[in-house]
Amino acid sequence: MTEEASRPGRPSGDDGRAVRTQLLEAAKELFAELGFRGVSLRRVAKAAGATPAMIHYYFGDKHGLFRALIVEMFEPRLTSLESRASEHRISLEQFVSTYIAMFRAHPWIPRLVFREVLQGEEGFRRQFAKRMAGRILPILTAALEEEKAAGRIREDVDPVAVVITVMSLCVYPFLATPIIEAGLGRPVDDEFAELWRDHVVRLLYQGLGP
Amino acid sequence: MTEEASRPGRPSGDDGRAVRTQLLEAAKELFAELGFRGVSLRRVAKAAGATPAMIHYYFGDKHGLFRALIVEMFEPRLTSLESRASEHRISLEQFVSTYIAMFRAHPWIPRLVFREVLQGEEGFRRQFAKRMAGRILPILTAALEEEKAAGRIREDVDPVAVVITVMSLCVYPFLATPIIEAGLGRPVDDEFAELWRDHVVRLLYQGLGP
DNA sequence: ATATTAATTAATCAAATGATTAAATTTTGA
DNA sequence: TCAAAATTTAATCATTTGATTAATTAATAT
Repeated sequence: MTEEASRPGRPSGDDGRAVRTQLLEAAKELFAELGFRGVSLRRVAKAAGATPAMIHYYFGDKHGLFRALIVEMFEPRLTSLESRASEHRISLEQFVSTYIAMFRAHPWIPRLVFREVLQGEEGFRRQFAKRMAGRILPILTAALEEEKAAGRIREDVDPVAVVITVMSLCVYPFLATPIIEAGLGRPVDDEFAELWRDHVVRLLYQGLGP
Repeated sequence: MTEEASRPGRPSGDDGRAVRTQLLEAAKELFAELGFRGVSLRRVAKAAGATPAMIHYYFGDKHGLFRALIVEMFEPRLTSLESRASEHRISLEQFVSTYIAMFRAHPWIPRLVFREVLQGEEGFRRQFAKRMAGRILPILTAALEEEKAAGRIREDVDPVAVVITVMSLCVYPFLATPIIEAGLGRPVDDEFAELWRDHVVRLLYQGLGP
C-alpha cells in the first residue's frame, strides 16, 4: 500500500481553491455547533483535512475566517430574500414560510448569528444587530402594512411586537432543537418544519386578526 | 495611605463565606454575558476580588463553579414556580406572566441555559435539556388541559406546539435583547415586559382559541 | 496555651491556543 | 526553459488557560 506521505508543497492535482472551501464548510458546521470560542483552529483545520497554517494563509486569522463565513455564506441568502421581497410584495405567510424553510435548511444560521450577537464583543455585536435588523425590518413591516390594508391584521397591533413575535417563532425551534428533541421527544425534521409553519401561520393570522 | 498589601492567610474580618458568594455572583454575570468558554477563571476571580485558587478551593474546578451556579441560583426559582403550580392550578396566562417576569428580573437565566444547551458537551446537554423540559412540561400541559376544558383553547391544538410557542415567546426577547435594543431601537425594560406580556397573552388566547 | 481547621496569596505547571515562519513542491507565465 | 507565484507541511513561538501546590495567616476547638 502506498502510504502517500503528504509532503510540503503545492499539491499536484489542480484542486483550485478546494481547501479554502473545505475550511469554510468545516468552520460553518463547527462554529454553529460549538461557537466561535469553542472551536480551535486546529480542529477546523483537521475537519477540513488541512493545517492551521492554511487558515492563516487564506483568511489571515480566526476572525478573518469567521468574517469570510458570514460574507460568503450568510449574506447571499439574505439578499436573495430581499430581492424577492422587493420584486413582488410578499405576505406575512410567505415571510414566515420562507424564513422557516431557510432556517430548517440551514439551522447553523440562527445558531451562529445568536452566538455572535450574544457573546460577540460589544462593538461588533451592536453593529451586527443593527445591520441584521435593518434588513429584515423593512421586509416584514412592508408585509405587515399589506396585511393591515387587506384587513387581515388588526390596525392596532404594534409593528415592533409583530417583528419580535415572528422572529421568535421562526427562530426559536432551531435554536432550541436540543431541548425539543431531547426534552420533548420530537425530532426537528422536515415534517416538523411543515407542521410548525402551519401552526405559526394560523396562530399569527387568527391571533393578530380582527 | 496604608497600602493594605493583602498578604496570604485567612482574613481577619469574619466574612463567613462572602468570597464564595462573590465568586458565584461574578460567575453569574460573566457566564451569562460571555458564555462558559468565554470567561476565564482569572477573570471571574478578579471580578470577585479573589484569586483562581479560591475557585479551586470552593468549587474544585470550572465546571464545579457552573454546577453550583445552576444548583444554587437557578433551581430554587424553578422549584418555587413548581410549588405554586402544584398548589393551585395555574392558567396559561399566569404561566406566561410568571415566566416573563422571571426572565425580565433574571435575564441571565435564559442566556446561561441557552448557552449551555447550545454549546455544552453532548452528554451534559441532553441531560440538561431533559431535566429542564421534564419540569416545565408538566406545569404547562396541566395549564393547557385546564384551558381546553374551559373552552378557551381549541381541542385540536398540539400540546407540544403550545409548549414550543409559549417558551419561544417568553424566552426570545431576553435572548435577543441586543437585537431588539440596537436593531429595533426599543429598550427591553420593565415597560416593555408588561406590554410584551399583554401582547403574548392576547396572541395566545385569540390565536389558539375557538 | 496549643493544636487543628479554615481561608487566602503567590507562584507555578502542563496543556491548549492563535499565530507565524521556513522550507518544500507544484503550477504558471514569460 | 526558467523565474516567479501559489499552495502546502512541519515546526515552533508566545500567550492564555485550567488547575494545583506550598506557604501564610486567622479562627476555633481542646
